[in-house]
Amino acid sequence: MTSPGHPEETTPASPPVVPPYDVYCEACPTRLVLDRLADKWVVLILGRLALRPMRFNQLRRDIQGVSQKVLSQTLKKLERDGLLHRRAFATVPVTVEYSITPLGETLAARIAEIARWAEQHIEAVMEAQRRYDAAGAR
Amino acid sequence: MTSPGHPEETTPASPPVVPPYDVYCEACPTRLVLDRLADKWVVLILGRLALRPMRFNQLRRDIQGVSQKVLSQTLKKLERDGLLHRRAFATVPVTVEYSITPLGETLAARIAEIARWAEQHIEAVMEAQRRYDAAGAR
DNA sequence: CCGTATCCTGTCAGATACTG
DNA sequence: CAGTATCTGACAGGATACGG
Repeated sequence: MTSPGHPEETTPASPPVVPPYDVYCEACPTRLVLDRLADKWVVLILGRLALRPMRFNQLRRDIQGVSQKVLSQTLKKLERDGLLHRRAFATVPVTVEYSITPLGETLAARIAEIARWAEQHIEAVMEAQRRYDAAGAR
Repeated sequence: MTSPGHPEETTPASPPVVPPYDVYCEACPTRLVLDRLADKWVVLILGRLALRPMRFNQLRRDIQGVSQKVLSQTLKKLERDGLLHRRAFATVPVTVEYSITPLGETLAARIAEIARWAEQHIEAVMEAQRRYDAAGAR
């Protein structure tokens, strides 16, 4: 081939190893979970229920912008995955309480790590965006 | 109703507290990053480039199922965010190499944590799904 | 109060063809 | 090889209304 002789001045002292993860088959476990997290409401709901159990309309009010339909769908998916628990009480107007499961808590903890990363590095990201946009504008 | 005394036979030594994260305004840093991760291709590309630098069509072949257009769009977004680096060599057929940046590596490490969670807990999730589906089918 | 059903709209990914 | 441009269809999700 051409052997362009590219120098490697980048990556000075960054953590050298990022554990490889296998997500390249459509049906592998990792892929399934990542696809679930691709739903932003999932992240919001898990984060909320990680703090305390909540009722349906309470969640709805709390998470601004989610529609009844989507909230319902998402809660059902998460219940199916065993990440949260649904309890219905046969009160006069029916009362439903959603709570996070131990399994869901362990995932929420990982998500919180991502959130922390975001807070720590958002400035670097926005700085990069500014530079990119400035370079593209000329 | 209260104090259900739910047994915790799962999660033997999981961290009891999930740090709250703030993603409930549309424009806050965390939300922006999570929205970016909501793109499944982002996760696949970062995971791939975390292993080694790659060329465009190399990535395309490696990540089965991604279209030229979407790969191009996604790479551009990630470059804009400063998560990966693009180098073009003026060879006869132009050669472009994408590599992960130190910043991108730190994020890829967090993503790998999620992937590891998926591998560890996929059985519990699938078991929960089976139970849910069985209960719903009758 | 807690959802489901229906309609309707915008978004976005795939296919295809073309350029440097 | 490394993209860009355009068209099109599928599908997610909002609004609304209704049922348990």
